Amino acid sequence: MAKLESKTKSNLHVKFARNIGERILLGEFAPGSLLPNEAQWGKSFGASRTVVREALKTLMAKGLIESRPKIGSRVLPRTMWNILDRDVLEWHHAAVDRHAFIKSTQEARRLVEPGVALLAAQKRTPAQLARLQNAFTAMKKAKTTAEAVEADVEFHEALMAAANNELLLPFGIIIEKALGNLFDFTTNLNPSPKTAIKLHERILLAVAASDGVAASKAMQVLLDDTDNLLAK
Amino acid sequence: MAKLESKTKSNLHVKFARNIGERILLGEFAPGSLLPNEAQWGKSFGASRTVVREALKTLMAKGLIESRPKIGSRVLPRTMWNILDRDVLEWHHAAVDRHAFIKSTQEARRLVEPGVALLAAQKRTPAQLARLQNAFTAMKKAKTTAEAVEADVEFHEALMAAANNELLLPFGIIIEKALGNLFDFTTNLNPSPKTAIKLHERILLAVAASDGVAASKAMQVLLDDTDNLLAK
DNA sequence: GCAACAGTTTTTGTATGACAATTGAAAAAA
DNA sequence: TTTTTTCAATTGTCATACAAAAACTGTTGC
Repeated sequence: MAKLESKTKSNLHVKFARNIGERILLGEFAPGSLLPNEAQWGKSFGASRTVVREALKTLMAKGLIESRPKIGSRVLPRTMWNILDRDVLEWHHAAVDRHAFIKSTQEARRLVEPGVALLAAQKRTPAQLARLQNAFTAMKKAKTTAEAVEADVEFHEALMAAANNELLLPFGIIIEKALGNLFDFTTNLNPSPKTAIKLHERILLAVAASDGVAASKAMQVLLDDTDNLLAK
Repeated sequence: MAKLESKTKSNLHVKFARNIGERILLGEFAPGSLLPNEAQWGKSFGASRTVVREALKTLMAKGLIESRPKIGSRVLPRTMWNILDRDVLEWHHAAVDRHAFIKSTQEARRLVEPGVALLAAQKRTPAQLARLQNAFTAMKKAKTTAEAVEADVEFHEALMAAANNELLLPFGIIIEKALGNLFDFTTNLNPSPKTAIKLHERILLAVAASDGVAASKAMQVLLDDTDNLLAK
């Protein structure tokens, strides 16, 4: 039954999708196994079959389950899961060991972000550069931790947009989650330490100068710094 | 109304989701704009509000739209879209210029796959290596184009699995689509040319030898070769 | 004139009950 | 034993009704 009451105020089908989704991610319903049928869900949630079905449709759309008449709803293999979906990543986060999760996110960032920086340096439009600049300014001006996180995320998302390849955008979710975690670990520090600012500035300058190699290297240094922070 | 009748035999809500999804990707409903309301969809599809709602829930789950009472369903900005979703990528593919699409997929592969090869070489288990080996064997034995594509996709997915980072799995969809396109362009050639086999073998050997750098480089060479094929 | 407020209305959200379609499993027939 | 038929469980679709949210509208009070 879990924490069905938390994060209230959403619609019912959203809550049910989260509830079932978290339990799948936690392994309570393993890949290949059958879920309770719609009527049983309805009974256990005290809700109509309508909302249960809409919740299940949500999970189907995210690749977690498939449904067939007479069979029921079956959990799909993990390779089918849409882990780069905001909700799924959230449920995943709630399910796995925090340290392992952070390690995965940093590893993924190392794969993608230097290349993104390179592409951004090569292909950014003036408007995209301006957006990056604005994010950087916001980082410098940030007073609270929340502001710093927001500006930092915006910086990385602006960079990703500047790479001009839509297929990369879903990675923004990983960055969001990674930075959120990072700042959870460093709340007692200065919201935006001078070193981090400096490292971001080097990326910005390289992108402004259309120097792809430098941008990529600067990003790698930033990721090194982040890893150091997390290792402490 | 478009090709609502194609790809029949699916459920109604699946067909409607595809129909509306394709039209969103095509730009008929731009980000920020409002969709017809549920009753209107029902009328235009000749179906009940129930199935329309389930279709819209699917689109919500993929980040294409959001719904609110009294407002209706509004198309979200593209940054919210889950482009690394199998369906969304399919609809996207139907919407954009083919050449541009191929360019994007190759660019994305260049970002991710060399890193994946490196991680795979470092972290693969014996079982994961065996799966890679099997895929390679299947590539060599492939007689038809279809078999070659299947084995090729399996090779790259096995490699990705061997990297042991779940966050990277959604990229398999890009590779699938990219290889499908590649072979569409080269149907008149040998289904699995000797050079491609050789290049894959180098990746396999590097991964087997746990030589990350070599694996990464071998992957880059393979991608160069693919680009050449596409450029012809 | 203008701002706060309450009522109106539109649209999605939820509930209920019924029947159709699918398909695995059991029962019957060969 | 094998094939065919029937049955039953589950999802798929439909129709209708009402609840809840929230933009819009008009009214009131100042």
